[in-house]
Amino acid sequence: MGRSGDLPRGLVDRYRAGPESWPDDTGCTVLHVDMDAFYASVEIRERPELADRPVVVGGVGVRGVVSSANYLARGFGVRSAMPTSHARRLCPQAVYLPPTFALYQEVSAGVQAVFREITPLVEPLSLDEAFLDVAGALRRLRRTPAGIGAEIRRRVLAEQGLVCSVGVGPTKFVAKLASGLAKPDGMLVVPRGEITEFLHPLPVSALWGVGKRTAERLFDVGLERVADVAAAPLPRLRRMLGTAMAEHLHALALGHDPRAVVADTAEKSIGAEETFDVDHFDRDLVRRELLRLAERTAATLRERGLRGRTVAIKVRFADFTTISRSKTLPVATDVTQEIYRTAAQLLTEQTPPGAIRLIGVRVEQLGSDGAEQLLMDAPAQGWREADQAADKARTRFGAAAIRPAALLGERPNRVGATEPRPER
DNA sequence: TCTGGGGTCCTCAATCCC
DNA sequence: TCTGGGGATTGAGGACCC
Repeated sequence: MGRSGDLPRGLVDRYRAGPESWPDDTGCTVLHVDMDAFYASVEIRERPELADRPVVVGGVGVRGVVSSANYLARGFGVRSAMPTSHARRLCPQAVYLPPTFALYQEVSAGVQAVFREITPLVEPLSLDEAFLDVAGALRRLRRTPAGIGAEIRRRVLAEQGLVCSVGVGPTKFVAKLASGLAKPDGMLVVPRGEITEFLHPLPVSALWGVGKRTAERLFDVGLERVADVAAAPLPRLRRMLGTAMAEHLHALALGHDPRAVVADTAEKSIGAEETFDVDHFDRDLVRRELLRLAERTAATLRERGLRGRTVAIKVRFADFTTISRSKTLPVATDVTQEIYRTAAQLLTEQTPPGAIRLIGVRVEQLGSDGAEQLLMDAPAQGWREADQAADKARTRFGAAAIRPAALLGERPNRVGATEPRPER
């Protein structure tokens, strides 16, 4: 929590929906649905004997962090993004589990299927949350937006055995804040006419786009609440934060948020990165890891029928300073060798020496793989056919079936958890 | 306390081209 | 031929989100 957590309790209760009654929801056609402690809840659903124990899901390696904690674990002060080592000190009796993403993806698909039976206008933000625009569904379902929200909560519990919270509001920003304040296991409805009353007492950190740094800068000049940002002159905010950020925050603080719910947004980049258990000076070892990451990234691109023109690497050194280097290719690619070659060149030629903690590869400027086939030069086409054969073998015989010769040796130690995490 | 991984968006500077 | 301005593109870095 923290972002909106210090709103006075009475103010939140004013907007809370009861089982059969709620505030005026006329025109509140945006719903934000957020699963409660998603990863931990899914693990407990699979193993009911864990139901009355603190459960923490996250990286279990020496540099792992917490991805998700159930409310029992949160009672001991465990929070997501906290190093697992810290969580273990706060709550040694908890059950610590590494994440099982394939399972979460499967459950997430089931939950989203429920949403899509309500409306086709579903915009997933991550595995555990989504916006729904229910304007077109009201008449068909003969319900008001909050009625639909209550129905979604009932169905997700009945069909998936999971608890979610719902925010109902006239805009995305308000709906998102409302679901956060509704947790756990609740629903909040913010009437169209009460947007600013709802927003203005909140701390500036509640504004979408204000993290630690920006909150500090706003605090330093006496802007502590959303109301302060709303009242601040726009030119002053522009000088402080830059044009785009200033206008965005000022609009949100005034309750303006014209962003529509958009289904099917295209991905802009795909990548993979890994933190070593210990820092490495050995560039050959780092290059081998780079090959593994290039392989993973290229496989994801091919799986999704995408290619990208820009290859970028990210290097985090032992002191946590992080640099990125990138190169744009003449023709978009999804070929492992080409991505690796470019990434390795960036590492060799443009990265200063030092102990490396994390290495990552990312491919940007994505497009579908249809058009460029003919433009590809012959060697790339050969590698591409080899990749496709390897993809097929992996599908039949498992991920370890095929790997580049350079990767047949031992793997460097790496941190346990890998992927996105919900609930923050 | 000591900080993962996968992303998006913005800013600023350099460069290229018209 | 020289020069300047403006737009597009590229690259680096930072902040933020879940």
